[in-house]
Amino acid sequence: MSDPRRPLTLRDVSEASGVSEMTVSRVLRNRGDVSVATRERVLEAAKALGYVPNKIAGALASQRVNLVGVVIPSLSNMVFPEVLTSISAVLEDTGLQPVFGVSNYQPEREEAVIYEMLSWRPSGIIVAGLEHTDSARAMLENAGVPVVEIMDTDGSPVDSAVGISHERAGREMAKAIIAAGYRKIGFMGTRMPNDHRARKRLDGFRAVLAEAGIGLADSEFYEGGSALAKGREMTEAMLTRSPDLDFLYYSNDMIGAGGLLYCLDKGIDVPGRIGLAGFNNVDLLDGLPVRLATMDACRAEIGRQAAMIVAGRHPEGLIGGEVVTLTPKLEPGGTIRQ
Amino acid sequence: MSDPRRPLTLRDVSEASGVSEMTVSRVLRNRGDVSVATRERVLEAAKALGYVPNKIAGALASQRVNLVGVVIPSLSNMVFPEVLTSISAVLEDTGLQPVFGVSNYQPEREEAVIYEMLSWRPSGIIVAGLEHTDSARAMLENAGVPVVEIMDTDGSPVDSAVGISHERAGREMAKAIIAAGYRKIGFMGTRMPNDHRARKRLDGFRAVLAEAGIGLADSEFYEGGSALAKGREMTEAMLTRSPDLDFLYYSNDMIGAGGLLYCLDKGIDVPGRIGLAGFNNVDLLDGLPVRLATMDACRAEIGRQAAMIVAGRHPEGLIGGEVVTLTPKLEPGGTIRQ
DNA sequence: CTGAAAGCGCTAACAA
DNA sequence: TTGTTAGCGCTTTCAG
Repeated sequence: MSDPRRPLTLRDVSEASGVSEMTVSRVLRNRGDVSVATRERVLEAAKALGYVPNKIAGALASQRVNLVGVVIPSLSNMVFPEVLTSISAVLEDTGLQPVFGVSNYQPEREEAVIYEMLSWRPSGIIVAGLEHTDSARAMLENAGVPVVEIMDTDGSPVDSAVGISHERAGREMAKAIIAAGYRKIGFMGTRMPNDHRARKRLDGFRAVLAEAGIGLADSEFYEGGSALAKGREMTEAMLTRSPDLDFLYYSNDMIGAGGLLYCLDKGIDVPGRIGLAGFNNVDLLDGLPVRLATMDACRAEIGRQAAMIVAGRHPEGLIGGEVVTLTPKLEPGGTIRQ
Repeated sequence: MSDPRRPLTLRDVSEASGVSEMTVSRVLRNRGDVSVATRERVLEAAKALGYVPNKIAGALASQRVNLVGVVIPSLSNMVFPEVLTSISAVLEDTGLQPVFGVSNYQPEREEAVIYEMLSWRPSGIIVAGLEHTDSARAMLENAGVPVVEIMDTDGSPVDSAVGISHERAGREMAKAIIAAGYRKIGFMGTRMPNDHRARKRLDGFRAVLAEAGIGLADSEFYEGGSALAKGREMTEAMLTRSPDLDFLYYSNDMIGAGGLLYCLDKGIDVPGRIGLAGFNNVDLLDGLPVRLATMDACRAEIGRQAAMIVAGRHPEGLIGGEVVTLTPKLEPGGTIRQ
C-alpha cells in the first residue's frame, strides 16, 4: 500500500483476489454469470479490504443513478416529514434512494435546490407544489426524467402531479361550517406569501362564504414561533377584539389545537358557543381532550403514489402526465355543531 | 441535435459558444482567469441551452464531492427535523450540501444507509448516536473523511462527537425530582431497544433513585401511534393501577404533554398532588396551559456545531477527535413543586 | 464464464 | 487568457 488512506478501488479488490476488475465488478453488482468459487473469492477480498464501491464512477460509466430528488418547503411543518417517510417506504424496495432538499418556501432557494439536484442526474424528481420560478420550471421540463409535483393539483403540472385541491378543501370546509349554522367567522393562518396551498384554501373558503352572502368577520396572520402557542395567543386576541365570532377557521391543526386548548381553558362552550376547525389531520389531534375538526391532507397517500410514479417509469418509454387528485375527507371531530 | 432528449454536455456549450470545453468549464465554476467577453459568451450560451453541469463527471474528475451525509434514526420524532434544519443553515454558506438518510432505529438499516452514502464519497458524515454495527463503525473509521456523531457523548466516538450526556440528563432530572420531595415515581417511555439515548436517560435516572433508596414505583412502554394520545392513555392506565404515585417521568415531551393534558382534564392538582416531567424542550410545550418540566436536548446547537466541524475540516490536515459535550438545562416549568 | 478495450463528462496539469 | 492531454473508477461491449 502506497498511501493507506487512498480510497480503495476495484483494482485493489482485483489484485487481492486475483480476478479481473471486470469480474469483480460483476460479482459486486450481481450481474452476469460468475462461478461460485470466483464469486466467493471476490466477496471475501472485498470484505477483508473494506471496499466500498464508488458510485460516482459507476454512475458516470453506466449513465444510471439510483437517486430520486425530493424538494419540500420545510421540515418544521410536521406535514412534510410524513410525506418523506411514505416516499422512503415505497422507494425502499425499488433500489431507488430519496435525496431531500428544503426550499424554506423561497422560490429562488427552490430553484437552487432543483438545479443542484439535477446536476446529479437523478432518476426522478418529486417537488412540492406547482408554483416555481420560470427557470426552475424550465429545468424540470428539460430534465428528461419523471417529475412529480405533489400536495396540490390546482394548476398546471410540469409532468405528473399527485395531491388534493386546496381550493376545494377550503370550499368544503366553508360549506360544512355554514351548514352547521355558524355565521360570524374568523380566520387565522401563517403570513407566508409563498404558501400557495394555504392561500388556495383560504380563497376557496372565502368564495363559499361570499356565495352565502357573508364575509370573514376577522382574520390574523402570524409568522415564526411555536404554532401551538401562536394559536393560543391569536385566539385570545381575536376573541377579545371580536367577541361575537361564532367560528374560528385555522390554516393548520397546530394553531387550531392551540386555539382549542385556549377555549377549553377559558371554559368557552365548544362547539356550542363557538366552533373550530383546522387543516391536515395531524396525529397530534388524537391526544387532545376534544378532537379538532379538520380535513385530511392525504399526506401518506400522496407520498406513496408519487414514489410509485417515479419508480414505475422506465427511462425509455416515458409517458408522464398522470394527474392524481385525491379527495380530502372532512373530519368533524367535536368542534363543529352537528 | 441528434437526440433532443440527450442530456447536454460541456461540449454542447463549447460548440454553441465557440470556446473550448476547458474554458467553458472554467467560466461555469468561476475558476481561473477568463476574459469578460468570453465569460459572457459562455454564460449566454449555457443559459440559452439550459445546460446543467454534470456533477457526477465533475466529482469523478476532481475527486471532490460537496455532499455531507446525515444519518438520523427517524423523521417523525420532531427532534431530528430540527437538527437537520440547523445543519442545513450552517452548511448553506459553505458550499456543502446535506444529504439525509433515515435508519428507523434499525442498526442494519443504518449500516446500509451509511454504506450507500459512503459510496458517493461525501466530504463528511454526520450520524446520530454512538452505537453502530461493527461493520458500520469500521466503514466510518476507514472513510477518510470527517465523521461526527451527534446527540450523545456517553461512549467512544469514531472521530468527533457533539451532544449531551443522556445518562447525566436522567440523573439531573432525578435529583431535581427528589429534591422537590417526590417519592413515588412512575416512568413512561417508548419500547425501543435501539433508542440508546432514552435508555441512558432512564439508567441515569434509576441510578440516582437507587442512591436515594427508592426505586421506580411503576413503568410502562409503548410503541407506535400518536405520542400525545399514548401519553394520555398510559397516564390514565398508570394512575388507575398505581394511584399513590406522586411523580411521572416521561421519556419525551410529547407523551408528557399528553399526560399533562390528561391530568388537567381530570382536575388533578399539578404539581401539588402529582408532578410531571418530560425531555427535549420541544416548541410545542409553549402552547400548553401549564408548562411541562423538561430538559433541553440542545438540538439546534448540536446541529450547528456538528456542521461546523464537518465544514471546517480540510481534506488534508485531518485532525479529528473533537468531543463537544453540551450541558442540557433543566426547565422546571410549572409541573414540579418549588 | 472471464477478460480487454473503450469511454462516460468532466477537471488537473501543463503548454502555448 | 486559452487550449491540449490525460486520466478520475467504473461499466458497456465485444472477444475469447
